[in-house]
Amino acid sequence: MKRTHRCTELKPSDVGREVVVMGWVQRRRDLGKLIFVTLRDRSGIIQVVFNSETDPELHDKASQVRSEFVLAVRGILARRSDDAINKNMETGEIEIIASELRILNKSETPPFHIEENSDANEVLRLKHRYLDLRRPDLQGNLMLRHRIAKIARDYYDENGFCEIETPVLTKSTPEGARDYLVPSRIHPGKFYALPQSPQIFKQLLMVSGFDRYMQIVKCFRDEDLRADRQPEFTQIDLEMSFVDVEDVMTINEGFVSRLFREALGIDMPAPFRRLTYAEAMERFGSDKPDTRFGLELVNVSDLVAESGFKVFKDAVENGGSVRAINAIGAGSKFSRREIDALGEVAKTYKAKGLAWMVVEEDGLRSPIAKFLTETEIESIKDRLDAKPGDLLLFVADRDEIVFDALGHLRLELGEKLGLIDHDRYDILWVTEFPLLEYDEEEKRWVARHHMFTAPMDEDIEYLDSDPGKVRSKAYDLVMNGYEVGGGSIRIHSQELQAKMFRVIGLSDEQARDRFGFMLEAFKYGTPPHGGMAFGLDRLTMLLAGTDNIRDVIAFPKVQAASCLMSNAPDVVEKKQLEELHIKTVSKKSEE
RNA sequence: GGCCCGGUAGUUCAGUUGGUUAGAACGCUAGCCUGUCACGCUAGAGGCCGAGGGUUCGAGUCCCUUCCGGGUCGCCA
Repeated sequence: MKRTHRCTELKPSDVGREVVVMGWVQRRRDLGKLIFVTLRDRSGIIQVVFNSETDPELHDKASQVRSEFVLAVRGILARRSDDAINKNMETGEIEIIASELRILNKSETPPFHIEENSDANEVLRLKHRYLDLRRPDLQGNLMLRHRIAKIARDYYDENGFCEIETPVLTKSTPEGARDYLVPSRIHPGKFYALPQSPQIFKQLLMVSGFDRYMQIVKCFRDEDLRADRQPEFTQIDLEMSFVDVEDVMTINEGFVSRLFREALGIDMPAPFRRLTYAEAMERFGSDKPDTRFGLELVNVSDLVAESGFKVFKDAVENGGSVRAINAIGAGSKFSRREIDALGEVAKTYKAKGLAWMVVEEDGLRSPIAKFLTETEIESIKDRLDAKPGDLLLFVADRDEIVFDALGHLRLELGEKLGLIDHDRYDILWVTEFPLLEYDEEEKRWVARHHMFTAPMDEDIEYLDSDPGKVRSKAYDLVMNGYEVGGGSIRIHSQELQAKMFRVIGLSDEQARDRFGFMLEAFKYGTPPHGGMAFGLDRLTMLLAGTDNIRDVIAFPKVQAASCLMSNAPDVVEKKQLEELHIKTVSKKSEE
């Protein structure tokens, strides 16, 4: 038997034809002399009918069929009688009257029912991921992922990009995330690193003159997992020569627009909105703001600088700030307990406390009201446009903490107050990131993006005198509060690169040791270049409308970075370790 | 590494103040059933209550440890 159609490729217009379908038994409904089987393949399901009156032998065989058996069915496609039409089914107007049945394989009863929106425990589903992947929602996600990758390849190809593979066994680089290491058998005591991204290689391809490079590539970072983060993930990676910031953003806006049109049928006109990093922090307290709703941060430092409330006054005096959010209408909605819970959220982000005011018709309910003058209160209400029923939330501290606490509080409030339209996509660029940030632990400046990112021309002069003030030619693409991509224009001058290494405290010797090959390459005519990379997993996650990255990865890892299906990582044979010149140290003997 | 949450039939869950034999629904097995589509009806099987220790006359329930998993902070150029 040869398959003629996928289940839902059959249409009412095919009625009367002899067809062959193959797939898994979704459900069997045995009415005695009449058996209905819904057969499932990756396209969907269709009903097959076995009638004991027309073919007792066939009916007998069908009665042996159970859930998830693999069947091949030949039959005539028939229109159902009007009263037997199932409007909830894509193929609900038709069914296959079976004339031949082959049980291609039996199946044990699966540990969980294969259905859309499964309520089975995720651990169980991950253990049997191959069964989980039979479910239509995960199949849909992976097929969407395929479409996104296909559109990326088509789009960049049409725009002159060339896909080139870069090594997976490469050299460990300092800075950034922790590397996954691979021991070398041939070089005792030496290790390869899996790439955190193909950064250096793609820049070298620019030196080679490839002009426009792209690659859909696995990257690895040995850091803790999150709902939107896996240790191995896929980037749509690209690099271009002879471009500035605008060129890179424009070409990639074209990709994202096309992606939305072709994958989701959504119009997403370019150019996208742009916010500088400074503005994003000021207004949303985040460098990846969710701009689907308001509740913007408001600076009230000047209003309370001389206040009798010491917490506010001190924060401003010490160079910090006092900022607030007007949670519109929340004053009359939230209980004292809920407001206190918001305080706990703020504390997670190192805020010492959360001051609040509930605006009422005839005044104010607030633990801090007694420390403030009438004028101060009025000016605050005025600036926050506060109306009766509103809840005003204040954090006073160093800017960094104020932004972090209020930024996260804003997200919490947006969700709690139902202000987020989950069917909407909001996209923007965040630009002009700080080039460097100070690492308190290491007591030195470190690159915020990476050490090949170019500073903005007008800020180069501050590299020595005031490194924190230097902005970079870096940009992030932000969608619904997620960073889905980012990149930068790179440094292409040896002198500037050397200066950058100096600023982050990398000696000439260290630089030569770690990037010697790159510095050497840059001596031979490096074109100005820049690029970016999209997180394919996150992009797919957002387009699929889920907030769990495991839903868009065929075989994902759990929080402890293990695979519940294969049980990786696992111990290996002693012989393997010996060949690799590796001795393991147990935790006990370490102590 | 810190904090919070979860773990009871195959699955999803309930389980009182610590008290007899741990329940329900779905699924599974068998029988009946010719238009079902979450088919229906009848009967049945199915439990290391994550693991270990403790308190107690008695622990699914209380305490401690531990394992597994989720979220989050740190971390993630």
